[in-house]
Amino acid sequence: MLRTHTCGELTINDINKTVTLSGWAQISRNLGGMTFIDLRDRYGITQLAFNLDWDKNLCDQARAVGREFVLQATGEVIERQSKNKNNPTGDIEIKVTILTVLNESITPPFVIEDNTDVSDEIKLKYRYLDLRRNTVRKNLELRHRMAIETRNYLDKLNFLEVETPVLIKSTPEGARDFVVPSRMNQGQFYALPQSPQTFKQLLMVAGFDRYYQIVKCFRDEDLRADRQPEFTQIDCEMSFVEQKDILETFEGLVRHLFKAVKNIDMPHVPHMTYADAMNFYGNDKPDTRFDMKFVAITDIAKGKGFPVFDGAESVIGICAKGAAEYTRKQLDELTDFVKRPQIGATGLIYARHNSDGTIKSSVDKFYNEDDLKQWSKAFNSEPGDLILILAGATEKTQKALSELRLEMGSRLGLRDKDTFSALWVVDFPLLEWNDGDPNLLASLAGRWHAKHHPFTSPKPEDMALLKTDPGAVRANAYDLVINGVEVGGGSIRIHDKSIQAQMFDLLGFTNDEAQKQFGFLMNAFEFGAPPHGGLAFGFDRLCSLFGGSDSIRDFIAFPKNNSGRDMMIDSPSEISEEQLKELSILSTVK
RNA sequence: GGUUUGGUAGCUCAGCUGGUUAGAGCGCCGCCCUGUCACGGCGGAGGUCGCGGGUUCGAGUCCCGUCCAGACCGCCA
Repeated sequence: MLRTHTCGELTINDINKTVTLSGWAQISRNLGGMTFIDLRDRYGITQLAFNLDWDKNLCDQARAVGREFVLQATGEVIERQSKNKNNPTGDIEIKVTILTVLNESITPPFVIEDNTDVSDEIKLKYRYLDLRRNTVRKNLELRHRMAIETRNYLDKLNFLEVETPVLIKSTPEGARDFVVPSRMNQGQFYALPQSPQTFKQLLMVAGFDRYYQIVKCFRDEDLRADRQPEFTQIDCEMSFVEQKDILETFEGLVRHLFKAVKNIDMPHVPHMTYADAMNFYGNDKPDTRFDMKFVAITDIAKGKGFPVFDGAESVIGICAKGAAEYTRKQLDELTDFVKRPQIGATGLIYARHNSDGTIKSSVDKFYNEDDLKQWSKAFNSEPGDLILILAGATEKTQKALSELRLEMGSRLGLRDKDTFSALWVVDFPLLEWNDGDPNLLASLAGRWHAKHHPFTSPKPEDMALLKTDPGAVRANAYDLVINGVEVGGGSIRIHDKSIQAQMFDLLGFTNDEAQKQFGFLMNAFEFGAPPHGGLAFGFDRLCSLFGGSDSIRDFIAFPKNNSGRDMMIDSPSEISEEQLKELSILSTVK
């Protein structure tokens, strides 16, 4: 070993020991007669001390050390004359007797410090340097802890971790697939899994009963701060269970993680139907750290001569506690916010519930004091509150108001990163109608598609609606939402082949197509498939939530950028004509 | 595919209605300094203002195009 100790462990109790440390030179401070070098490794920082009075040659050697040089230092642990209370090793330093430069370093493009302020572009290009920083390393340590605790919890419950293949088969449902050409089967392609969905169901048919896997998944869709083309799921499946068994089991996992990793006692996770989530929050992943529920005043707002409300399908609003003092400028900002094309509202109506009890609205021309009192009653507003109202087509207005609610939550400081509020959203619709969206593959437009995936079981009581009103059928599907982030989701699967056939029919597959795409699963179901269901957690998101960050990139060692590029290794990249030829591929890109 | 913000020194940024030699902090290099820990002091080097075109006597600044990066919508669960 090139060291006897790490840079984080020596304290006042180690005085007089002769030790050898190895690490990187964080910084050196040359005071003339003496020179100090902060030696850094994964575990901490220990100060190396050099003094002209002790050894002039060693001092000269120390002065020549630059940032990020790799050093090995041997010496005696001594008590410092002036201690540093900010560092666990701040009471001691090493009186160096041998200094070896194990490797030099060119000047790094940015300083390796906790609070370094560098663009993502530079950080990602030199990710191996960024990873030397405490903050980034701690994120990956958190991720490691989460993975270990997940395995501990599931192992205790008899879950088996089983690996599933990465080279699989492309299917048209869901996200776009990444495809991999097959050299040995010319003109044919594998796909990378969007999730191990069908394999985990086959494991249930195989009788494995309780499966999990911490596994990479791949989706070729546009990215965001919280989306990567390759990401990690905690993927789980159970047999002989009902929905409530799955919710209880994995609520247990989440509570175990909060306790083991953050020492937080998470209360019982409440359930909310998808319909309630949409009605009260306009969002299928509501942030329940704060209340500010939607209130519909369509009935009392209409018929008073205000054309915007009279012509609207829905008039809904929120009551922002304590925001009555908002200035005209702030209200204008909110109006601009909701009018941005991404939000798409046409305007914002407000009513101030003043501290003297009077109510003043931006539409006083149409509504008298009694009308506004009625509003106040509906919103349960108190003096000092601000009522914000949007009107228009129901779905669009709910969506816009949801954004406004989150914005107000942020402005009022109600979205604290260290507060956690979890809920299960249940009873999702089974199907969604695809319009002829030009961004979609043309083959998928103008028909139903599965909101979750095609193997999700309808609620038994809604089965009859499958033929009459497919859009109204609810699924045995559920999402776990924490602080407005969808951290996981799943469903009870169809294990009956006739219902599965009915689903494929609804989704527009002919028998032949269904057989071609999913025949392996349907065949397996002929051999006695147990009732089963499961879910998957977005592991990166879960880590970022625990770590208090909005970006999952901070929790991935080597993430890709917005355009799916790895800035460090510069991929994707072109391949040679020879490789293309071997794969029978012709590129149309000039 | 769309909306939007940005691209000026190694890094983070300033640079007004177009006007002399493009600035600051940090970093880097040199000298001084014996208790620093964001050490301090003095001095210095470092720029194709993303790229291409246009307007103008004159463009970092205005216009058009293009490339790159970030956030968001669509998309994705």
